[in-house]
Amino acid sequence: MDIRMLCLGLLTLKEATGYEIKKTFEGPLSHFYEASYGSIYPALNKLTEEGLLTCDQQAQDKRPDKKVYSVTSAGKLAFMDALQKHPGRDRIRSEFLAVMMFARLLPAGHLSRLIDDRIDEYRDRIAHIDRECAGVMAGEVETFICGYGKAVYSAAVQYLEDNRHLLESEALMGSTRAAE
Amino acid sequence: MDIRMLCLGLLTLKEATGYEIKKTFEGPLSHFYEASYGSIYPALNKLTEEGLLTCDQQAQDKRPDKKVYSVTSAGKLAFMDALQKHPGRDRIRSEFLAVMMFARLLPAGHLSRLIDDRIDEYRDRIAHIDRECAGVMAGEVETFICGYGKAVYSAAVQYLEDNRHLLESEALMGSTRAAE
DNA sequence: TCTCGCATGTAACGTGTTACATGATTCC
DNA sequence: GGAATCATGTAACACGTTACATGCGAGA
Repeated sequence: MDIRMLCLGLLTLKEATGYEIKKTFEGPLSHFYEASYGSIYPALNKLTEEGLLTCDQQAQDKRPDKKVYSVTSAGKLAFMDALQKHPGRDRIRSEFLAVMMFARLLPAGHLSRLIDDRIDEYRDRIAHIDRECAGVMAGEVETFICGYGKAVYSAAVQYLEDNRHLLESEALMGSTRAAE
Repeated sequence: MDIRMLCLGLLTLKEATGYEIKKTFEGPLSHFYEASYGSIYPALNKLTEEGLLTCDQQAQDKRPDKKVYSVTSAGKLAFMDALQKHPGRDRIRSEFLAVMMFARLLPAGHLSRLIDDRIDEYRDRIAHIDRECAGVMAGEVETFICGYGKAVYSAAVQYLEDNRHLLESEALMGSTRAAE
């Protein structure tokens, strides 16, 4: 499921412009998938070329034409096909945890700040999810997705609070000279 | 913190060969970072060119020479520098959740199987982490990392079990015809 | 005035994966 | 006999990001 297919899927739920699709990627979806214009627009063009989308081009004053994409029946089939495949494994890259592996090389104050910051970030995300999902009168699926994010972030915050001492006890005490 | 820098960091903790570094990426680290030979070996070569690593080439019978890399003092400095930067945000791409967005397009049986599989996968990972961290007589940092993984996976399993009905109630009932 | 939202797109670049190439040894 | 471990590497490819290009209207 690359961005191209996800765009196709989103359009299966509701016709939209590239701009709107980008907005969708900034909603609850943003917590487990990212996409930029640089990948969305080319994807839409390619899907259209392939006959999986049609494009209704609406002229506008003083603005680029709005291009509303809809899925063709070939597109629906193609997407249903893609859905049948077993989803690939999650890809996670956490720079935070990568840095934590080197806790013993960091000055204690710096380490603590990093952990504080990370906890704050997760709290912000949780608050953000609350706003998103409360505001939209979300359906079951959206509720599920948002809840998933909250559950995982909450667990992370809890864990960090309960176990940060494991790292902080290892951090570099005293002088700031880290490399011997 | 790209793979190149992570290799440098790992070598800061302990000299190693490319092969051994790959093994490290298959340990607890694997739950939040991935790397293949195709990125590790070129990274090591480049770091060596740049004078951040030295390479002790040990001839072996009937096998490619073993190349044991160590960090130079320039390398240590460069890595400490990199550690000072605020770590970038986590990148997550969950195909599973992406597919779940389209729960209503999936036959109920298929959806349930996907969720079952996912729960099993997470359980396996938790068991795997237990083995890894129990076996190695891990230090504080390793304990922390493993615990983090367990905490997050456990939360995910719990959430899936408690809330799968939200999706399953939306899934396609009756006929298997998904695209209208 | 200045930023934000609307609206589209491209080109260069970075980063990493996959598959391939090679090959002995050891364990089952 | 076949798989796994040890051990290195490359080349082609896929995929996506970043920065740039354009430009008006509305609201603060």
